[in-house]
Amino acid sequence: MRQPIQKRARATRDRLVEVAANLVRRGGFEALRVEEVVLGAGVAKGTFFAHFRDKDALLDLLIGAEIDALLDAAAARPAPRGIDDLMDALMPLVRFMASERYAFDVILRYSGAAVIEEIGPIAATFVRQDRLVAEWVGDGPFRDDVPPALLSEGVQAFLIQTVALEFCAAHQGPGGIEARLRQYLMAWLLPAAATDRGAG
Amino acid sequence: MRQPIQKRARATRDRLVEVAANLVRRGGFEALRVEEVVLGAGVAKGTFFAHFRDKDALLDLLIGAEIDALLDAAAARPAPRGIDDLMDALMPLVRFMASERYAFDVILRYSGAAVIEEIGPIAATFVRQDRLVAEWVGDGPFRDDVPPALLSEGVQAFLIQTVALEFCAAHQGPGGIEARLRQYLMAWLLPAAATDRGAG
DNA sequence: TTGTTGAAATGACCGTGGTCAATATTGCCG
DNA sequence: CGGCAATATTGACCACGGTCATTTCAACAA
Repeated sequence: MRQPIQKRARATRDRLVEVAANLVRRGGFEALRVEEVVLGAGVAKGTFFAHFRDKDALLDLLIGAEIDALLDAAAARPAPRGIDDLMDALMPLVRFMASERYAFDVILRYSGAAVIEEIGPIAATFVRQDRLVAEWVGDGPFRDDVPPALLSEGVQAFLIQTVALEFCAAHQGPGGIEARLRQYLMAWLLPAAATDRGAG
Repeated sequence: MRQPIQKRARATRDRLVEVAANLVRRGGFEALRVEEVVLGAGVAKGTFFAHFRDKDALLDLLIGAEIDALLDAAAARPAPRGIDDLMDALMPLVRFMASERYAFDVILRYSGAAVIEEIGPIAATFVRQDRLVAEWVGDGPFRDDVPPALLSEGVQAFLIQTVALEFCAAHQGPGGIEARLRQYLMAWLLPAAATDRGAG
């Protein structure tokens, strides 16, 4: 099914999503089982796959919605006037991505779309975040020797790196996740100032 | 099983790995089936899981070995004297990581170890690469306003970003994978020179 | 009301990763 | 050799995501 056109189908789909969201709220993303979702929604297993290509498509939807809400909050802020502002704007995202290893894996898998036409919810949030940060760093007091678009892509790379290292045994340094991100952003966005303000 | 100590077990494990490597050579990582591996090795399915915690542990091993070979080649080179040298040293790694989407997913999942004691093969290669690059950028004609360890982590972040965007529908720009990596590395390692040498 | 058509839902079935109690093999001792 | 742990192997079985031919239902025309 491409798009549910009958009311019944729409209701079924909504019920599936709602049940799934509740299950995730209780047990996290990793513990989610299609079996439980269809049981809770009172439909057969096949119905689930008539509405979602696969289980990951549902996860994509749920996680994408979560990130989108965080981006709404970020977009409502004024453009950051420095690294600290930027950190405040980005940390909620980082914390969510770092909240569950399995969710982070899904995010990485779907952060890029496989096919041009079908950009999924998570991929869309990455595009949105990229644009938002590009706008910010174009305005703000950051380096201007490279285009904002490149700076923004770099910020995204460092967000991922920050979360990845949070899950990595070999890099459990002091200061934690926030200190690491700040370090990256300062070195990336304010190369000249890096020595002045310190690296930790 | 932690470590095979009988000759028979060692031989069985070797056979499993060899058969798997051959299957991967033929059909890539994604098409690998445990069933086929045990069939080819002439053992029962349970035996496989007596030697590897799960299928991913075998993939970790195979992919780790592949990356390690590439790192051997990289480590044999003299320290890079500029971005171009560094690119030449790193591109084989990038190309391998970009060679199969599924393999890249596995690499991301295992690039950090879950538990301190058990660093897997892929995670070990990431540590090794990190040290190698840190050594290089400490010597070379690169920025020195931040410690080499931080520069190296950033290089790793950009390697990942480069490959990730290669698989991403929204970012199929011109110039391709190599141009993108060069852009990142110049902006990261030579911030002052970025305007001089151009950004593409 | 009834017939017709396409969307929606069904559930038995499959593929494949992973488990585990039972069995076989190895190495070592006297 | 025969007995005995420790180790290695077995294969029936389970969990869970995903498929698809079949059935049910909604909407509309006559």
